[in-house]
Amino acid sequence: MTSKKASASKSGTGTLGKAMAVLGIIAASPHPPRFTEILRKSDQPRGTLHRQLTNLVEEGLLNIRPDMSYELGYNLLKFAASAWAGNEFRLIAEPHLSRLHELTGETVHLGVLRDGQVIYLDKVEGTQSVRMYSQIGNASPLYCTGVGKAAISVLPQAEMEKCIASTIFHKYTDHTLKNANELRTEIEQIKLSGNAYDREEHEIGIRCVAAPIYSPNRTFVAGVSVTGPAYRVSADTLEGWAGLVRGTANAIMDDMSTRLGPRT
Amino acid sequence: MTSKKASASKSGTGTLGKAMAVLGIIAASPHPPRFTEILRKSDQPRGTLHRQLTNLVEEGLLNIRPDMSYELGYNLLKFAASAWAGNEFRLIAEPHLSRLHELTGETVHLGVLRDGQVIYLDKVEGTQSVRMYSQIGNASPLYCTGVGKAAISVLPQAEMEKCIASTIFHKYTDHTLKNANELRTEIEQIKLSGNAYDREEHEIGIRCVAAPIYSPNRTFVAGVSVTGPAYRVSADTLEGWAGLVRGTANAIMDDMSTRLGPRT
DNA sequence: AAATTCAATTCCATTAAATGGAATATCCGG
DNA sequence: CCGGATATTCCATTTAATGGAATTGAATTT
Repeated sequence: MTSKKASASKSGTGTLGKAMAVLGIIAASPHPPRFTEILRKSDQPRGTLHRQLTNLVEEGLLNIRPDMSYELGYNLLKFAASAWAGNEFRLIAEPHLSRLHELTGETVHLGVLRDGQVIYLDKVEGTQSVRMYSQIGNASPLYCTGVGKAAISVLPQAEMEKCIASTIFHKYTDHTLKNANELRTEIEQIKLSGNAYDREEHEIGIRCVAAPIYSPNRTFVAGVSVTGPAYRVSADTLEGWAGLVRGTANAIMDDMSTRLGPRT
Repeated sequence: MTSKKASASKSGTGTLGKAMAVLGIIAASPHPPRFTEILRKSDQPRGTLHRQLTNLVEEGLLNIRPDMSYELGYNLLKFAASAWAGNEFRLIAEPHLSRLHELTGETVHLGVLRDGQVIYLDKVEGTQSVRMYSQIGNASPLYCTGVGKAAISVLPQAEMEKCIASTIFHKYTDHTLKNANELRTEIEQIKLSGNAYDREEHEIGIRCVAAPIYSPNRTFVAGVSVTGPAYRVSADTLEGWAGLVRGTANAIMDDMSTRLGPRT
């Protein structure tokens, strides 16, 4: 009985939850899946799934392509543009991120913790002709990103453990942390210094230093980071920026408490 | 009977539709609304709305802020990032947009028609440190944007009329088209030349030339444009680019028919 | 501090909508 | 034109959403 309830609360509860689960399946597919393919990955019966897909298409959350494959719909972009432009936390952080970028000359990221992942909220980078939007909205793992490790370090013990326990340690590079204990050790260091580092743990040649941002009650947890290519940014340079990044995080927290009210 | 069915299909049908309607209300609010405010704008009863909000928060489509106001949630960004990165039409168009940008030196936009609006899908611009996400996902009116007018010009007659009929002509600038007849006249010219222009109709100082993109059966309709500031881009320059923009649109359509199969 | 007001939340009998197994229609390659 | 796979529709059953009313909670005033 209890096990039944526990599994039920896991995901896909209610009509909306199931619809989101379907979106998730399609988002996770490497190519636009067709009906039968989605049916296989979902645990819904034919009739049900078909109607769900029809509804999602009707709402513009999915596009159905001429070959009957499904891809995420344009209304998601529409809502996301609104979400991004209107997000108060991001708006508060924005000037601080710009300042940090000016002082360091390297790329600055802002990310929030959500469902055991980092979701990048904003990015300020140099005048590179790289494609934009490369990062915003992207969900990345906690254990191999500066923002992720910074964020997790300020979580209440119980939640931190939950995050760590549910982590699967994919080895992105030779420097990627290998298991929960390595992560726990590193988090202790982050707690002491107030800074997290990514030492080419996610991508070879990319380094970063980050600092945590959080509400007093820790229900909201985020992070800010400066990222640069290893050839241009030495480990020492990175450490030199640590205080600056912490300062940016603190300034953002100050602004939050004054603008959103201190009882967060 | 028929009227009942017609009005029912309008909006907010089914559980999912109602949820989206709530998201829409919150997206449209100039500031994060609280429960009672949303209640007033929606036509749902208290209990119903409250549970809908709770569900949306649970799915990460809404955030609830410490002062009990609601803003759009981070999962929308997550899904949108996926939608953007995976969108095949955008991927096909991408190199063509870059090329058009290189040839003109001005900002290039790609937008699709959806629910009588243009939704911008991509943007290629010069090395400006302008904010990202400034345009992508944004929904703009048809009658005063190059992409919008280009798109509407290739719609089947019936749908075009539906779009025009439901348009309200807000006067953004002195050059904004004033009514349905002016729009109809202009569309006739676009059909002949294959190019649409925005002559400071949406924003003073901004000009643009666009061309339509469409599937053979016209169920998919989009547009590509080159936009620039009036002080740098004369009306003549713009006309000089018209063929180039049409060429880009045609090249994209060619790629579409080869990559997505010709029976679109 | 008690009283008043306004907003948010919970409850639960009723109602409406989602479900899902099976039948049917449609597409595609041979 | 046929056979096999895929997508779509149907409708009795089940499950989840509904919504009016009562409760809780928080802020404001007397």
